Amino acid sequence: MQDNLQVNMDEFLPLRDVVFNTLRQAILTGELKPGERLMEIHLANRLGVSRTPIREAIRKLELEGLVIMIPRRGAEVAKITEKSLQDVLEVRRALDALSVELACERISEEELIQLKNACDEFEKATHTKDPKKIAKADVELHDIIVKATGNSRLVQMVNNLSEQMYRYRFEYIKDASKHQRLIDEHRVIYESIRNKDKTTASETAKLHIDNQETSVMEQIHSERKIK
Amino acid sequence: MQDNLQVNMDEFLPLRDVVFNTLRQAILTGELKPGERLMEIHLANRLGVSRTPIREAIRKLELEGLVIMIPRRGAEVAKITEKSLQDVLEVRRALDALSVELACERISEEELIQLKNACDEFEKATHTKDPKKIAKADVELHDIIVKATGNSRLVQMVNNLSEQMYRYRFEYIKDASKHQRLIDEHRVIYESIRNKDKTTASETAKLHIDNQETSVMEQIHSERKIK
DNA sequence: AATACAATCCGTGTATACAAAATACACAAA
DNA sequence: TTTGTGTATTTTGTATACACGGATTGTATT
Repeated sequence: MQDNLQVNMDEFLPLRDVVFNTLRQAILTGELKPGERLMEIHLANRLGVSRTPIREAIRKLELEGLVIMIPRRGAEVAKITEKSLQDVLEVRRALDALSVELACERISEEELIQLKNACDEFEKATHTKDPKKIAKADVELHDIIVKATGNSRLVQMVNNLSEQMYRYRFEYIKDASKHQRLIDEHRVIYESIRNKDKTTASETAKLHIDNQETSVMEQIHSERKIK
Repeated sequence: MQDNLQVNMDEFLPLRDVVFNTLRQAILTGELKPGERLMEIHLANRLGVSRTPIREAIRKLELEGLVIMIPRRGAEVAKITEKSLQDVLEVRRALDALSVELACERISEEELIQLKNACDEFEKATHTKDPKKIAKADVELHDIIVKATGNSRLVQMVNNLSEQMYRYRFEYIKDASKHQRLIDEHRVIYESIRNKDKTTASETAKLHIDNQETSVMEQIHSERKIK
């Protein structure tokens, strides 16, 4: 772990939440690596707080599945296995399909316009070749869809599942050869939501995840070879 | 809150986990009522521990959605609204459908026998008219199905969603007039999983949840009238 | 009687202290 | 060299102390 781990004091939140967000971000971006131990005093010193907020943040990360607790030994960053990624994607597939179906029923005119814009913005973002911008545009687009379901529980669960994929999705989105396909799929999803065509919408959403799965799995296998 | 809230010292777990389980149980059974404040010192005295394990347990309950935090005021038991129940059931419906579909593909011979037994046990339990036994048999049956998917993430998420319904499901299952229908639906689900008939399995699973939804909503409305 | 204001109390947020367990290490014996 | 044991150190688990903010109550003034 490098020393660029730093609390963001801009936000006016209890320290435990600041620590929680900081650690989560560090885990999701890979700054804290799977298997790495999270030692309370070290983290406390590094972040300039006491152990209490650290411990409370770890309790939340534990429930979120990002760290695992070993009794009397403390916390370590959860190891991501191929199986666990497949499990996540399998659930995500079902929930994304549900999201677009519900969106067909419930999306407002305004949200539909937002979605159209988000599709355009995503296409523009791919032209910049800046992975951060592309990822951001992609997140925003999918956010509009789940939010359009009006189901806050669904929003929460889909977000949590996406998080688990963060690192891999980032690599995925860098691959320019896949961009056109993503753009097209986004368009199909937009069109079918507009036409209230649940079947096409959900099939395309599933396809969208399947592509991601294939790509992520390829990536993991190539990573393994490098090691 | 009465004083029958008590830590279970049988288990050899960190106090925070004991407290977490105790509080969760108390919330799910309605012993701690929605809107009730969770004051750390009171809970600490009542459970005979210090504030630290209480606070850590609350952090987990917070992430699980069972309590909500009000800044500088502390935690209170989350209020369950009709909307939030519908949201939960909407997601649960999709995940139960996914579960039976995956079970069609992946269930082992042994699990299939267990499932058959669970159906029989459920029917027997309804004859006892003991709601606790019926609820237990029902949980076991559905547990076999999700476990048969081999997707641990799915197991975790379905369990979490079921929890939110605990109180209402319990009332639902007491209603003897609904028993035959439940027995039949369980049988259809079992049969269709055995025959690898995904369509029937998933349709029945969805129906199963729809019935539950109708019943729970009736219950909430009648509760409201009583008040 | 109503409102404004101050003193007080209560509870959370954070830090620290203490106890117990686990780990690491050194040194001795086979 | 390997194995075993005892001690020191590290780290977690739990309790407590302290400070700050918000709420409440009581009092004075209008």
